[in-house]
Order: sequence, then C-alpha cells, then structure tokens
Amino acid sequence: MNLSTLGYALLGLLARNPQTGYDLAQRLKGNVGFFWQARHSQIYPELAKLSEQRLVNFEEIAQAERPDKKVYTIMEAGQEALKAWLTEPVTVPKIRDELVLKAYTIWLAEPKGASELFEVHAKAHEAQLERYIEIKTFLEQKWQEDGGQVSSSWFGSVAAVRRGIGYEREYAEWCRWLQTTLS
Amino acid sequence: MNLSTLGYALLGLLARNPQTGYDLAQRLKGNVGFFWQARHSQIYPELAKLSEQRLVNFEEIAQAERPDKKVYTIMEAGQEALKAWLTEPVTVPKIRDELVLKAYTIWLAEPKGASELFEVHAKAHEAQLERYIEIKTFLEQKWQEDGGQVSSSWFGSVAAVRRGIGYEREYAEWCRWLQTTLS
DNA sequence: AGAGCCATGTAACCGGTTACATGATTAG
DNA sequence: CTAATCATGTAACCGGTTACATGGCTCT
Repeated sequence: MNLSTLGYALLGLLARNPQTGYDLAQRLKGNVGFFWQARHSQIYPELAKLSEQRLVNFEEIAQAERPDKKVYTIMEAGQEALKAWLTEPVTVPKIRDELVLKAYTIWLAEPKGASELFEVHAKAHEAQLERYIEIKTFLEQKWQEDGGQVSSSWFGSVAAVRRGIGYEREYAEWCRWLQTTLS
Repeated sequence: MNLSTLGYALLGLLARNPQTGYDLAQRLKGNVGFFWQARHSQIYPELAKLSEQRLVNFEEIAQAERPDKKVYTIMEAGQEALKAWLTEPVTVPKIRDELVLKAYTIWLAEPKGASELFEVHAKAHEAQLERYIEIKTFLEQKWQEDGGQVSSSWFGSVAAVRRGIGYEREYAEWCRWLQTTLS
C-alpha cells in the first residue's frame, strides 16, 4: 500500500474537513498550492485509488440546481497511514528554478533587459510576501483562539505560511540585489 | 525553433566552455544542480537536437585509454538564441515541497518524531549553507580578479550561489523554528 | 450573449527518472 | 577483487499538464 505524495496530500486535507474532489482541487490551486499543486484530472483518479484502498469513504449527494457530488471522508486506516507518513524521512528537495538558471548565464545578456526581468520578479515576490503576512496574522489569531497547541490544525497552517513568508522575502531580496547590481 | 529549458541550460554551460555530454552531466549533478538537474539520459538526446538545429557543433575526439568523446561547442546561432531567451519573461516558479506539505499536517503527528524530522533537515540545510558560503568566497574573489564586471561569467556564478545561500539559510531557520516549537 | 462557477471524469502528451547496455582503465 | 571513473547511448515507466467532454445556473 504505497501511496503517492499526492495521496497523502489529499488525506491531509480530508483530515481537516470532509470535502469533494472539486473542493480539494480548489485548495490545491489556492493557498495550499503554495507548496503542493494538483489539477482535478489528477485528483479524481487519486481519490478513486484511496477509496479502493479503504483509506477514505465517500457519500454521494444529489443536488437539484448543481451537479451531484461525492463528499469524501478520511477513514481510520487513512489517518493511521497519514500519521506514519508524517514522520518518515524525506529526501531533501532540489530547486529547479528557471530564473536562477537565467541568472547563472546573465553575464551574456544586455544588463538593461536583464535588470527589468528581475524587477518584475522582485515585485511579484514582494506582493506575494504581503499576502502571506496577512494570512499569517489571520492564522495565528485563529491558532491562539484554538488554544495555541501544536495539535491544532491551525498550527500546521501557521507553519506552512511561515515557510512561505521566509521564502518570498528571501527571493524578493535576491531579485532586488540582482536588479540593482545590473542597473 | 522552440527549445526546452534544458536546451538553454546546456547552451549556457557551453557558452562558458566547450564540453562533452559527460562533462555537462557532471555539472548538472554538481553545483549547477542546485538550481537545475538533468541526467545523462536526458542530456545526450538534447545535445543531438541542438546539433540538428545548428546551435552547437561537435568534434569527435578519439582516445586511446578512454572511450572516444564528442566535444560540443556553441555556435553563433546558439549564442543568439541564448541571449534572446535570457531576457524573455519567466512564469514565477511554484514550490513543490514534501516537507512543507508534512508541516501542514504536522498537528496530527506525535511531536517528538516530528521534531526529529525537522532537526535532520535543519542540519542538512545548515551544512549546505556553509558549503555555499565557501563557494561564494571563492567565486567572488575570481570575479574581482576578472574585473568585477557583470559581463564576467563569474558574476553569473556569484548571482546563483547568492540565491543558494539565501535559500538554505531561510530553510534552515524555518526547520529550527519548527523543531524548537515541536519539542 | 458570454464568462465563470459547480462538478466529475478520460485521454494524449511531455519532461524527467530509473533501468538496460557496453567496456576499458584505475584506485583501494 | 570490487568499485569508481570515463563515455555514450536507448527504453520503459511515471507524475503532472493540457486538452477533451458534458451541462445547468448565475452574474455582468
């Protein structure tokens, strides 16, 4: 019973709330999409696999003015599989970043155009940084209201968004340094 | 003539030095591999494509005590394609990080095992950070010796390693924060 | 009238990894 | 004697993206 990472991602989301495949797809292109993305074309087949393996359950709900839907719920076996996965070792991830690749060869470019490219990215990361800061404020408040324990699901959200903040801040600063140095 | 990103990566490396496919594979699993990776099984066919499109040239060199080899050189058309690509817009890259995914669901785990997981990663990123700092010192010296211009290939290397340093530092700090908070 | 949301699925394609294949030389 | 290095290639597989497919409701 070797699940894919996407399988665990879905289990993790279902551990928070029972949801439909559509809902999960929204999450994975919304804020959760910051660290893990998936399209519905990948999600629906994966849910079918999780269901086959009795890690999740679904209830079909007929709707009048909307298409019928399947609400998935995590089962006990799913919770256990998820918990086991959480503390298993992870290989240190490798960056695969086209912009850094361009930076590596930027000595060949005309500095003006290059500087503009990095300014665009600086702005994008600065904007994302501010969005994350707002989200963090919201999440930390919720976490405190929930008792401020590491066993609160809000804690997981706070942890993830903190990574987002650090990442965007650092990326933006690097872009600004390059942009300034090139101009 | 739409090249893949790997194609441009190879052109960028060949713009620095004429090299064999084997050499390129070494680079892309060494320091360049920090921001772009590729295996020889991907590189050899890509070089054939670049050659077909007359962006690179190769010279076959027969060797006595080693297998024969093909040394690839970038051509003028290749240089031009590369320069044009450098300033073209890049879509802002998305993180896909299993450890952050785990952090998001870490509220379900037993804190002790979780804390250990993040400590392992903290150490890994701290170690990588120190390696990059050493490399940066070396590269900046070379860059200065070469005149300290942005048109020096050393500048591209410095830019890339600076990103590496920021990335590792931030990642390590985040792991430490989580590790401490969990224990 | 057209875009966008809700809702679920399949199929083709593509980039990248793993494995298969070969073979001499050198270092431990 | 075994493992690693040099050196180049092909083939199978797999995760993920894009595109195909359907269809009613709501907002502009």
